[in-house]
Formats: sequence, structure tokens, C-alpha cells
Amino acid sequence: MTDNPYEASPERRAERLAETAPTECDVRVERLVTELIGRVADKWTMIILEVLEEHKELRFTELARKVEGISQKMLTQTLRHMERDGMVTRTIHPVIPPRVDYRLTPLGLSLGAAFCGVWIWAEKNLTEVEAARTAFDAR
Amino acid sequence: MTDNPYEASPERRAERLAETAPTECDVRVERLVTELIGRVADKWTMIILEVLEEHKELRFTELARKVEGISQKMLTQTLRHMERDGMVTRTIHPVIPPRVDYRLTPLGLSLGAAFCGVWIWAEKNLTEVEAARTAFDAR
DNA sequence: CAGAATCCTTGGAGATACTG
DNA sequence: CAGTATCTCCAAGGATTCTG
Repeated sequence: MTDNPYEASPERRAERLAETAPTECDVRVERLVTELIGRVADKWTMIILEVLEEHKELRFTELARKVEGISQKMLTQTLRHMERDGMVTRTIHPVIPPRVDYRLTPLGLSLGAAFCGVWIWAEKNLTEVEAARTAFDAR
Repeated sequence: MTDNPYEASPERRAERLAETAPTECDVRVERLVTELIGRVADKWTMIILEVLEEHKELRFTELARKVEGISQKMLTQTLRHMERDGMVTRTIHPVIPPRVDYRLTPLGLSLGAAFCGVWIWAEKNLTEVEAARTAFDAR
């Protein structure tokens, strides 16, 4: 993974790169995709996505209540990330007391749809997973 | 979230529970599902799933090489979790040097399929997310 | 080779207090 | 109300070493 300073020769190095890098650019894209997955396949992100899918629009405290178990800090943080990634819009109403509404963008909705399969899978296979666990633990 | 010791009366408490707990059992299931999602929507789990989907069967070091950036510790750990959850079988060949093969179970395969939508989403929307980020940062 | 064990660091995350 | 700022702490995870 780290550069090998003892590479035999430039030729050898080119050879090695040719082996490990099918089109060199694909690798870069693949890495970006992987990184994006890492960002997006996060527990809180998934749940917030889910909640915002159900209730079109929610304000901060409503989210805090609906999300169950999230700390205020993590909520803010996750929402910021989601906003930055274009998943969520954040509209501030200049009133007192302040009011901020969160709502999914089309991009966020599409991700929610993509995750839908995982939720369904989890519901459908919950008992099977639990069975596997107890079987594994009893050993 | 924590029990409120100042609940006015048993009646009031029952009322509150009726509000927050549509069928009480659903909540339990929902929590289990959420917890399962938290377990399964993990970066390394997703990637290992992906890799094992592509190459039917891999041994430990092969996985370590294919997974790119994972430490040996995390690989072992994640594989154990996946095995415990019934995603993966671990077959030990009693030879010297030792050889251990990992392969997805039907359950693992089904989860991989469920995640497939997310991978596709990530590939398709990578540029849009990056655009959103730069737009957000330039502010 | 396939791990287990150990040590060590960092940043993830909670709790609390403060502010526009 | 909707956050930001600060302090703190624990555990996730990396690096390294050891072993059947």
C-alpha cells in the first residue's frame, strides 16, 4: 500500500502499477465511491433520512424528539454533513423564537429510496440474524 | 427518554405510553431493526460484502489485500461479527500453513443485494454530491 | 498463514453551560 | 428555539509483536 522505495526499476514499477491499477482512473473513482459510502452509510444519517422521508418537513426539536437517542450535538453535526452533501435543505425563518426547517432534497430522497432495500432486509431477516447469533454464542 | 419519576398518575402514564407507543411491541421491533441497521450499515461490512460477492470465496490474506486500507485487526473483528450474524461461513482447512476460507451465506448474499442499490446510488450521484460540497464550502 | 495479545493514540460523543 | 463552545472521557481502531 505504501510506496516501495526498493522498486527494482521504473519498468518493474510500471509493470506493478499495470497489475494493480486497471485504468488507474477507475481506482480513483472507486475510492471516491467507497469514501462516499463510508460517509453516507452512517447510522444517524440513515435514521434521519428515514424520519424526514416520513414527515416531509421537520424543525430541529421535532427531529431531536423523533430520532430517539441522538444527542443534540450529533443531530446538529449529522444535519450539517447532510446539508453539505446536498441531502437536506435548511431554511431559517427569521422569527422569534427562531425556527429552522429541514427537508430532503431530491438527492436526499433518492438516497432514502436506495436505503429502503436495506430497511426491508433488516425487518425481514431480523429473526434469522438473532437465531444465528444465539447459535454462534452457544458454542 | 429516561423514566419520569414525577409521572402524575398511573392513568397519566398509560396515556403517555399510548401516545408514544403504537402497540408497544412495534417499538421494540423498531428498536431491534434500528440496532441491526447500526450493526450492518458499517463501512467495512459493506465493503467486505461487496468483495466477497465478487470473488465467491477468499482466504484471510486475500481479503486483507482486496479490502484496501483495512487493518488486520478490523478485518478479523468485522469477519467475526459477520460470522456471528450469519452472513459468512468460516471454514478452517487443517493444513500447514493454515488456510481459512470465507464465503457468503445466503443471508449475506441477500444483504449484499440489499446494499446494491446504495452502491449504484453512490456511483451515479458521486459528482452531484461533490458539486454540492464545493458549493457549500464556497460560502 | 491466520490470527491473538498488547500497547497506545485520537477523535467520537456525551454533558454542561452559554448566546442571538 | 436552535444552536455554538468547552470540557471531558471512553472506546474504536492503528501499530507492533508473538504464536500454533
